[in-house]
Amino acid sequence: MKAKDAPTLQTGRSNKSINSADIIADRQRLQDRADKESLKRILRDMNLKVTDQRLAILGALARGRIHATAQEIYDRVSRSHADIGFATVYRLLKLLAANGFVTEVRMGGLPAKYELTPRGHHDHLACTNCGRIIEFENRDIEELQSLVARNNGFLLTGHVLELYGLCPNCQKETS
Amino acid sequence: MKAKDAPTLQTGRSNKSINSADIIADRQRLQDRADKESLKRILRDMNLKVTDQRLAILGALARGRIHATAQEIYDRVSRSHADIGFATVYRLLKLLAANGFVTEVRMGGLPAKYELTPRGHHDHLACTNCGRIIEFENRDIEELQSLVARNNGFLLTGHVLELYGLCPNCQKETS
DNA sequence: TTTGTTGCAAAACATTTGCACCCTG
DNA sequence: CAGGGTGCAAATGTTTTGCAACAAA
Repeated sequence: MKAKDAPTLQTGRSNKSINSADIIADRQRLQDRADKESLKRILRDMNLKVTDQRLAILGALARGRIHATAQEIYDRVSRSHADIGFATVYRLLKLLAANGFVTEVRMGGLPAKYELTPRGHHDHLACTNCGRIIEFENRDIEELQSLVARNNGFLLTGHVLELYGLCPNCQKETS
Repeated sequence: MKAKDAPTLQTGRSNKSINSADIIADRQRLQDRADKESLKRILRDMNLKVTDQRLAILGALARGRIHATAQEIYDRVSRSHADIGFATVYRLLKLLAANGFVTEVRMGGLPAKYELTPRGHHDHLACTNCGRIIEFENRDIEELQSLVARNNGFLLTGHVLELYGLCPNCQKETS
């Protein structure tokens, strides 16, 4: 009782330039250009069969917005695979998450968001007034986080760090 | 592929050494009395009417385990208010969260957990397998966050920091 | 009285699963 | 051909809501 092609809002705003790094080849390739071969390799690396649906889902993940909900991914994939099922999207997403290719993030609100597991953790600094988002990376913070996890016996697998505040422009406006 | 019943453990690391049961009882009594007044105050501060149900819910939050799910709070409150509905619990929880008296912590697909917003700010370290949550506070991280914001000209007003990983127990399980 | 609250049940949602059929390897 | 993969629908589990009865201010 679902499956409407509700138009997605599509807020592609981030113009992030990816600086080169040669960490994990598969992920890198997936993020840079989502050519079919790379996508297939990812599936094979996970011992999964290659199907059109999976390629489509991976493709959507690769070129979609940074954080997409399962619904958004489904909508996007529906355009090329009208008869794809919601379950298929969820199932693959789960598998990808289990294998570390995507990270499942649940912030505040409900629907889980998925993002390609970032090579280096990048976090967000967001303006609560205009919505502007700045990405940043701070190695010191990362290290402290690892330390906290380790001190508690945890094996750290991910994190969410979002800073909220007023950007320079909005600070002026507000005064 | 469901995770089994996650036995949501308590926060680790609490070694409050309390001596005799009498002292505990006394303190509890004092605390309860004090609580009732502050609980009412909390409601009034939010311009909400004071009802038995709300006091009970707040009380459960105040004395219950650090992180309680709505269901747990409901169960607890049910003991003194057999006919309370969980809609009431959810409604108050939502109001409290909106006003910052309570913080909603969501992890994985697990039900949201609530805690009275603590005086001293702290962040969360959560196990992605069993849902166990550990609170921590790290002044160095806080400072670095301020620094990042300042460097970008932002006026920092808040943040979310959640670390995800596997707790010691679940690490064993998984191997 | 005038609103704000409550319980109940139904509704909304997000996500998962059972099952028969289909396709990759 | 075997076993994984898929769509569909139904099932879950959590949180929200409509509504009439009710209670606090």
